[in-house]
Amino acid sequence: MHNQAELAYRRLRERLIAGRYNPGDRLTELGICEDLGMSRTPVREALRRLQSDGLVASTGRGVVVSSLSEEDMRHATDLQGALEALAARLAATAQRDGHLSPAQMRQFEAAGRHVEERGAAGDVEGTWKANLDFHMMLARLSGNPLLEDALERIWARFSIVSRSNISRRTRLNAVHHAMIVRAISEGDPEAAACAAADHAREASITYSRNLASGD
Amino acid sequence: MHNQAELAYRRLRERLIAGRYNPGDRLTELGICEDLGMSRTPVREALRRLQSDGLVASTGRGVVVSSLSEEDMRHATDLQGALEALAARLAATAQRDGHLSPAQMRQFEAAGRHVEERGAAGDVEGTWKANLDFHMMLARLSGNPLLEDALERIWARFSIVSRSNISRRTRLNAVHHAMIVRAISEGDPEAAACAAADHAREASITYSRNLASGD
DNA sequence: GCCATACGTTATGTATACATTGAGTGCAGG
DNA sequence: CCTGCACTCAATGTATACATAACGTATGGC
Repeated sequence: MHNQAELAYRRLRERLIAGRYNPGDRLTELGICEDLGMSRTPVREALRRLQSDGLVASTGRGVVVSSLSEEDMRHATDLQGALEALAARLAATAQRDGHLSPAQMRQFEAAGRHVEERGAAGDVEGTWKANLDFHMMLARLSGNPLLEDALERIWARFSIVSRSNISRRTRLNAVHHAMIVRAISEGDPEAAACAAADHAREASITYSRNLASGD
Repeated sequence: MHNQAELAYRRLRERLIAGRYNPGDRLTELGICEDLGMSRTPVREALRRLQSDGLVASTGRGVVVSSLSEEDMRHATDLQGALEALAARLAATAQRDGHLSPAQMRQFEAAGRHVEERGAAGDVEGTWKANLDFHMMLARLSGNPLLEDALERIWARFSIVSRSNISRRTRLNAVHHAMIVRAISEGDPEAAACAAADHAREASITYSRNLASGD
């Protein structure tokens, strides 16, 4: 589809995920219309979809970029943990049963290495993107479109909040990612699920600790 | 909110969940406009939200009520299993830590009994509604709004497909529901998660067996 | 000097007109 | 009788005009 409404949705979503807007920023329909050069109808549609995604929130008068409280973050990471454990389990099962192509596994391994590499280079933005890629690829490998969609939603929400905590987690991520990759490539569903759950749990703990130590 | 768009969304969603439309039925904007007595703008908005919920699907020209293939159903139940296991775990943890009111637990127990009772009475429609209530209450008890939302979406999707398989599961449901209720009321997170996961797994197996035996 | 109220501005909610695209149909030719 | 093409019609995509509600502001009374 290449209609205006779809275009507006994609562009706004991309901007939000890229962190171009900050949580709490107010978005007005007319402002966006002017910005994107289209009328209110498709813009409204895009905003409603973003609202349904939880990326923006209604305020009675217009929408604002969603901000996640510490509690929201905990809820999101709880959900993420369960979803990624399932994704890892399904991916490992698929690998075990020979339903994953070698090319897919290679790409996944490469994604894991890429996160590590960007982290080592001290590239915060690149690390975040690579991390996102890694987790999206995991979601994809699960072979479950609903699960993939749910994980995309969660990660989109993560993306609009501060990324400052990412850099400190690099070393930990590398170990966890490697464990997930290994368990999946070996076709071990239980180990994969555990590794994914551990990863999410650790990330959640590290996040709250970083918050406590003053953002 | 009591605007037209919200009203249209709620009414259409209710109809879909009540099974008033059948999977594959075509919905036209103008038809709904006439039906609900409003203009296309709020109707369009409602349809887009339903599309985002996965209850209707775009066909290039208009939307149709979503139909779930056997594979879709498997994906949905996989996801449901993981989500309900988490919900049960969180609910049991909350109960263990004294964050659940006695009134909530009583309501939840009553919901479980109500499913059993409707099932014993041979009331297929009532059993389905009671079952939905039970699972929605479980989602609520988790205390995680994101999780609750995700489960609402899943169950809404279940609701638009045939319910003929529900009646045969009554006895099994009763046992599983009782196990979930008990584990939560005792504040045992692991047992609750296992019971919920088992329930989903069993339901999924029963469903495919019913399909195989000719709907 | 401060608070309350009334007004103007602005943004959203809704309706409708116009443009566009795709599907169904009927007719003609083979 | 079947097939292919063109045409009609209907439904969606988009723009815009109008209605309405909320926010900020200014003014007047206390």
